[in-house]
Amino acid sequence: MPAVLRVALPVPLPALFDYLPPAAGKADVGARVLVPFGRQRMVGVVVAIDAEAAVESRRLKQALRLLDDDALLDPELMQTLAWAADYWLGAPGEAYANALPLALREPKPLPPIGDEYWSLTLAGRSAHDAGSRRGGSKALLALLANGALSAQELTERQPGWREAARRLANAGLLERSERAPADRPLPASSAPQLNDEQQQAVAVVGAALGDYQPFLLDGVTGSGKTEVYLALIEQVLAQGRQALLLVPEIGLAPQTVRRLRQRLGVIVEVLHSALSEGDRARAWLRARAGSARVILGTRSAVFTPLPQAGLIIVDEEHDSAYKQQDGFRYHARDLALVRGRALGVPVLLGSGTPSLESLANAAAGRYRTLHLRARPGAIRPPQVQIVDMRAQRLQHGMSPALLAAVADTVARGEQALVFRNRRGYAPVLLCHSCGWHAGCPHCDRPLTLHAGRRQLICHHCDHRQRMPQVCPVCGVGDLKPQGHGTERLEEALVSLFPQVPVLRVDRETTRRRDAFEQLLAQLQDDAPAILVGTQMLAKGHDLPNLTLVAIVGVDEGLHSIDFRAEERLAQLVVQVAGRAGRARKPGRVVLQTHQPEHPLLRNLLARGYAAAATDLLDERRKIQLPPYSHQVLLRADAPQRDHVDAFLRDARALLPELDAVQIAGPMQAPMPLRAGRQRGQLLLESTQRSVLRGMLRPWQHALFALPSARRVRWSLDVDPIDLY
DNA sequence: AGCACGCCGACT
DNA sequence: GTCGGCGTGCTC
Repeated sequence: MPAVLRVALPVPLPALFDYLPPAAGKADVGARVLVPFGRQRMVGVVVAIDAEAAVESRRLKQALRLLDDDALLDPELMQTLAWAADYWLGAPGEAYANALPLALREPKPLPPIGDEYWSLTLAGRSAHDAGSRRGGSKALLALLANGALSAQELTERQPGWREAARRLANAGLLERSERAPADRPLPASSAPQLNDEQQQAVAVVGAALGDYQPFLLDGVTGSGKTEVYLALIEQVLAQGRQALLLVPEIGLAPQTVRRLRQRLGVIVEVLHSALSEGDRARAWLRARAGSARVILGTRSAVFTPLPQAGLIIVDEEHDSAYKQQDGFRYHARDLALVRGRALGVPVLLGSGTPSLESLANAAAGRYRTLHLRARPGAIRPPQVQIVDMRAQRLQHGMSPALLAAVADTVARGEQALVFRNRRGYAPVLLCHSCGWHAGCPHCDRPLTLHAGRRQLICHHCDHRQRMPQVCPVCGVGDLKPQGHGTERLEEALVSLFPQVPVLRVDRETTRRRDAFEQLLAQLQDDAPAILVGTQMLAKGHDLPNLTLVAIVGVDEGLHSIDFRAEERLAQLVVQVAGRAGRARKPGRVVLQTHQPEHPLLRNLLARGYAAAATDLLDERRKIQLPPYSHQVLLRADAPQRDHVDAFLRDARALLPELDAVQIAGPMQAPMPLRAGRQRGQLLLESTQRSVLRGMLRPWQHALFALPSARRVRWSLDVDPIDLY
């Protein structure tokens, strides 16, 4: 019986490829094989073993080599990946490519998964005793003088140690060794006393361990969600099971890891994109072996194998970072729920500002909701004040009331956060003589002035040019920056409060790794300071002396064409505002806007996020938008507009006319020109998910066959979360 | 996605 | 006379 291997390969084609089994070894489903593909060789995953091939047998090639004697991917993960590829219309191979760390997609034996240890050689000891070397190398020698340390311990004690280790190892002063994964208990600190609501939440989820059940843990910033996570992870560990904790971004990973480790007394495996590929592969394999008990990671960590799964937690579940925005467009939060069901474990979605999708699921009884209302450390919730910017004499874009609040705060020795959702100095550079403004040559959008670099930068395609001295059109030197970005606010605050340190936190000032932490480390808990920055400031460290949050204009979010803009604005305002007054000092929030009577803002500030979200959900229901309808977006872009239009017209013509499915477009994308490419889209909407889903695969296949498709770049996005 | 094949412009 | 531009087609 000539069996055929059905193999998923990392190519963006919605197909599996069939091969004859390799000469040696028995390939199981879930094992990797090296196969010839065109003129190349590729590592693929055996998805099925069938009696017959889907193509004529003379076209079949033989797999070159079996890479795994046992399945690398267990049945649950295989099934979940197949489901994910199907749901998000991905190529099967791309789902596997996302799941496997890069190092495991090479035709090499699996790396050892023991703990990596480093120790001094004899020469290294002499070097340490002699006090030779300097900087990081000297520090590393000193750290290891008392004995070998694991890579994880080194990362915690001396971030960035690897470079020094490489130098010292090359000089023969250090050596690396491999030891069996440590299961020795580390010292664990004791849990703080939980309040009633926290205890209640822990009890309810704890009682559900062992079965699939989604929970929405609805708790404002500072309400102690993390302690609930920790208490539950402790229970899971006590049962000998694994816990997976997803976070939207890894910006503050070292702190989180340290906190988890110190509290739980176990190694915390970290999985995120900034990790070296070797480390990622090791962490993934240790999870697969069951030796990793607690796994903390970003989006792609949702693909971690969990043979002894006990609990999956998705922190800040509303965060859009969970949705992959290119290639295989999966949503890690949704996939976490699918995995929870397959694994038979509870899934805990935590957020102070839950997504409308999750709130609708909770309202429909699909999720159980747990509330944390109390802010244990704070005396009372922050007091919120709306400042009407109209008819005010603004100073550098800031109203007198806002500046007075900052002045009061720093005068009391406390810290203020000035939030502005725009990087750079000014969003527009305008000629006062002729009206010209600097625009991006590739995007049809204004260029942002970055005064410190004397550059104009496009925030959409990263085009950069020197800041002109005079207007390139009329030649008069009357160029005026319009509007205020964080850089300009920083300049203004420095001149207005010369005696107070002003720290700017945005992508520009935190480019280097650890820069964010280093910036925040400059803050002293008992000294005044002013922080200026973008959304990056919405999360992260507790800043106990931060008592004022001043939000400088969020009006852009109030009239966007994206129907999710208001939801996101509400989440952002609540998250940023939540940074005020987390310790024993009461907090204060000043929000300045041109639309003080806008219903969303009024609602949000008078009645809170939950009430505002309920109203937004009512609106969505009335006009049948997600989560009360389902969307699929076909995007296309090309250098020429008519290629985009022709493709989208053809694509639309392929669709059957159904009453249950509304088709909008072809239309221009909200940003019609980006990075020199014309963009367009076609939106499919339906209240009946099954009807919509039923037409997608055939449509996708027809799109691949369309001649006009070859002149554009196109992609399908199931449940798109932004329409850009 | 790669990678080849295949016809048309500016160089040794 | 070639090197190489990216259109077109294919990969079990």
